[in-house]
Amino acid sequence: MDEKIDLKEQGLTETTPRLAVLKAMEANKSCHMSADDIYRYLFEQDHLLPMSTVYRVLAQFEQVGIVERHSFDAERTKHVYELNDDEHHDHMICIKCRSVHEFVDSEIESRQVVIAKGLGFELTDHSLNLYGVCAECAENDIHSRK
Amino acid sequence: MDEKIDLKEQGLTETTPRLAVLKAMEANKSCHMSADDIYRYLFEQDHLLPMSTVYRVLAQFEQVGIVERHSFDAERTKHVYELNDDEHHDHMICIKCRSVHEFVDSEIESRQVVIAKGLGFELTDHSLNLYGVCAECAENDIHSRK
DNA sequence: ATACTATTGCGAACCATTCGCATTCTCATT
DNA sequence: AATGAGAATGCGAATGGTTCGCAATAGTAT
Repeated sequence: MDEKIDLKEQGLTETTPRLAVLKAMEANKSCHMSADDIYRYLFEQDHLLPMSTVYRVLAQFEQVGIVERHSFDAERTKHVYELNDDEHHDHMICIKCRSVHEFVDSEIESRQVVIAKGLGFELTDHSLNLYGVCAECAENDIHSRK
Repeated sequence: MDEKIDLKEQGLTETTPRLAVLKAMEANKSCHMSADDIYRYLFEQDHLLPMSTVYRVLAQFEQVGIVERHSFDAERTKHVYELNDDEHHDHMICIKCRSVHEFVDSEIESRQVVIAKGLGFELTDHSLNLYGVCAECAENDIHSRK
């Protein structure tokens, strides 16, 4: 269980929109939410914020490191956000249900450094996304067949 | 040296726009070009095509597998295209000059399969992008300092 | 050459995201 | 608790990359 995130500690004043977005993301910790997901969630909770504010707050959160932004989808150009848990991890995305699983692999991590060095680069960042069909979707798929 | 790409073999009729885009990409084989790069290149060569046609042709090429589309940049949401050389590879992108280097690492490749399996996924695809500062930019950086 | 279909060119539409600006909050200070 | 100054919001309009609709045109088989 993580400690609560304190906006003030991050140098952000505590405002209704910021707290609302934070709550939305904490309530959906396991999900990687798009701005739109957050917008709709808040709407359902009767905490409707304008879309532009959702984006603005997310940008602020990203800047101070509260959230991380990803773009998983090559097709849809839509970003998703996740609360930053301070431990780096990579993502495995189900191409059917869009669910996202996180993982870390030290072997791959260290190999990347070696590769970068070999190419004469100083590695600053990386993103590794695996795409596939999750167990559940594979299961459903079988059952929906004749 | 690769064999020339034959549009007809791919089931595409040979039209002026398609040949132009193909030539543009072949002339810049080492680059990962955006639609806009191609547009501008063709403009300079006096083979100007409307932007929409560039996109359309690229989409057609992608469908038949002549090109691959990537989105490297988390920030700018701009896609880049490369001629498909049939060998899978990953990318190392310089965050200063945006140059792209390709690499393959069998160790990482095989590790990915293991990881996916461990998560109960059937791996269908992946993208690994390393970001860093290339040797040249690091060099320039030193020299531009006092 | 002719006709039939596939493709193009053009501009308008689209979508996620960002911006400008007047209004409204927060918070430190009285 | 009231005040004032700066920060943050709400609104709608703008942006930028990309796609679409449709009439005009080019490619291909006859």
